[in-house]
Amino acid sequence: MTDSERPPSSLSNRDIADVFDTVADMLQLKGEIIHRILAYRRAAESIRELPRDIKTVYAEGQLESIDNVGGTLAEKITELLTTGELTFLNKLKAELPETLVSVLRINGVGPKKAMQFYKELGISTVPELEAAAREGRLAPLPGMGAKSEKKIIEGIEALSRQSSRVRIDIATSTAEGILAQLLALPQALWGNVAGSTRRGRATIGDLDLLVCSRDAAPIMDLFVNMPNVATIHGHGPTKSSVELLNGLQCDLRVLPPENYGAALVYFTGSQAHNITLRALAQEQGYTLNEWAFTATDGSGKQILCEKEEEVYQQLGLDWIPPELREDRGEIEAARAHQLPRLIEIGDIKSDLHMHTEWSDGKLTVREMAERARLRGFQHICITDHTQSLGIANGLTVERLLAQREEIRKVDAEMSAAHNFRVFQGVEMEIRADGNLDYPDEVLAELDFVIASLHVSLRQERAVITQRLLNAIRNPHVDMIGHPRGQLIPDREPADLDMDAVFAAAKETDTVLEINANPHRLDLDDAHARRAVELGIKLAIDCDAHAPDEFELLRYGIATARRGWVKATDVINTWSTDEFVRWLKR
DNA sequence: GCCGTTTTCGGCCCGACTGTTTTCAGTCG
Repeated sequence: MTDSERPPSSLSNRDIADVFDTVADMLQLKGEIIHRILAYRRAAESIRELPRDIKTVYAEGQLESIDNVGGTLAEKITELLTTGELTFLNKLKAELPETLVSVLRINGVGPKKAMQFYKELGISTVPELEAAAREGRLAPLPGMGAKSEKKIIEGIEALSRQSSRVRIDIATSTAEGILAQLLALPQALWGNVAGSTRRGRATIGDLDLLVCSRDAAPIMDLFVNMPNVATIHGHGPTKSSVELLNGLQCDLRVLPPENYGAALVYFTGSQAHNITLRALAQEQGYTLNEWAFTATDGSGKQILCEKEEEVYQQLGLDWIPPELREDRGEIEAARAHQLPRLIEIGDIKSDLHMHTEWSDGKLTVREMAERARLRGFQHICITDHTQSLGIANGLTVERLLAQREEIRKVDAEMSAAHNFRVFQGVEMEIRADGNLDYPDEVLAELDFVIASLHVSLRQERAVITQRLLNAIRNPHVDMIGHPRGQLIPDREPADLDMDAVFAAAKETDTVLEINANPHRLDLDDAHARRAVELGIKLAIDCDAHAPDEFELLRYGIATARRGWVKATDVINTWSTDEFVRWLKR
């Protein structure tokens, strides 16, 4: 094969982002100035979260329209996409072993120490470093000592049992549980879960907790002595840090009321959001840190903020909901008083996707409906799996008709007694061969039809995209369930041409789901935002299979809010009358 | 290496904690 015949690289957004992160690691080892390193990291982050395939952006000649990508990095992306290689990275690898970047993953080892171990002892892998530490060869090095050596061994041990990022539901329940313990102390005035958990990200790297108090010591002491603490990384008067038994790192800050607002902004992040806020403060003659605004004119004048709102107000901004704090335009919108009125959990009046014991759910139709009513919903769609999904006991047409009788009966009773409606839908399989699981005449008799991909999710892009487009274009299909098929944290989304999916959904008025189950959160925030920009309708559903799973709605709402979704974009905010009118369109 | 309501050059966050120091460097978030 000649160069000109070589197929275009199949690198994904994530692959490109990973290359840039590796470049950043290598540059850091070399002692490059931090800002050049951060440029690579910021570009990697932007590419990783880009809601479009970078190959499409490249084909359109729009690489430089990606945030934090300028001329130089656009050229490097072009080289990666056309050749699959990056000369610059190859050059770096010739200077330093690439394996050295793995040493940076160890807590307590940064670029300076990694290079010291490499130069003095020839260490370039984690196992080599572990051996050296256990043999006591690190302690005699300048700036090292017995404690540092021990810390490195512990860091390596922690590395092996550390899961990467955890799902938001695990992070949320862990963080809220710890916070409740701390707030039970009489010294604690109030507190917050901060960090990416507060911003509602789908996965969380570590937990950040803030507690307001004038007497930190007893709170810190309780924190580091909790029974679920595996290791204490730090224990100071304002900051403590522990590793929990489940592998999560958890940081606690304790602050007095007058500093709390600035601290909550600071520790909620994101880092990119904070950097932009600090730049705004600079323009006004102040520095902003986790304690306060401080005048830069040398007067030492400080502005203290007990509440977050005061921090934003001082900067001339409307208060920004945590879910938007990613430096994706929210600061400009807040300055112009044009932040969207984001959807709230109280806006949701229905759930359109749930399973009963007719397929793989745990409850009967009536039990599900009763729980939904008590949860405060006004109507629901029962949407069991269809026949080809045998593993989930999918409904044959015959069983579908039997189920209809039961649903109609429950609907009639609950409609009369509580003005609560129960509709019959299905979550229909989009089969591997692209065909739908029921014929049109069966679909026509259903109130609401979801079509979903569950099988053969690794088909190549053209094939799997066409499967989804077939479903979207069927006139009886109302909604696509969990469109991209990702499972957090284990399964990557299917390789779908989302531009084509969005175009078809828009054209056919097909709803796309934000599945609120924390394993899915699909559409994700970035795709939800793009869908809304394109005028596509969304639904937020719990996909409940068991009791209490309507409680998962909070995670779907968080994802939607991160995607700048308003109540008017989401069909679950409609009254039953509006929903019925739309079904008859 | 990116970016621009003062800028196409000169910024780009900085404070807490630890361990090895004897006044500070490295790491982290």
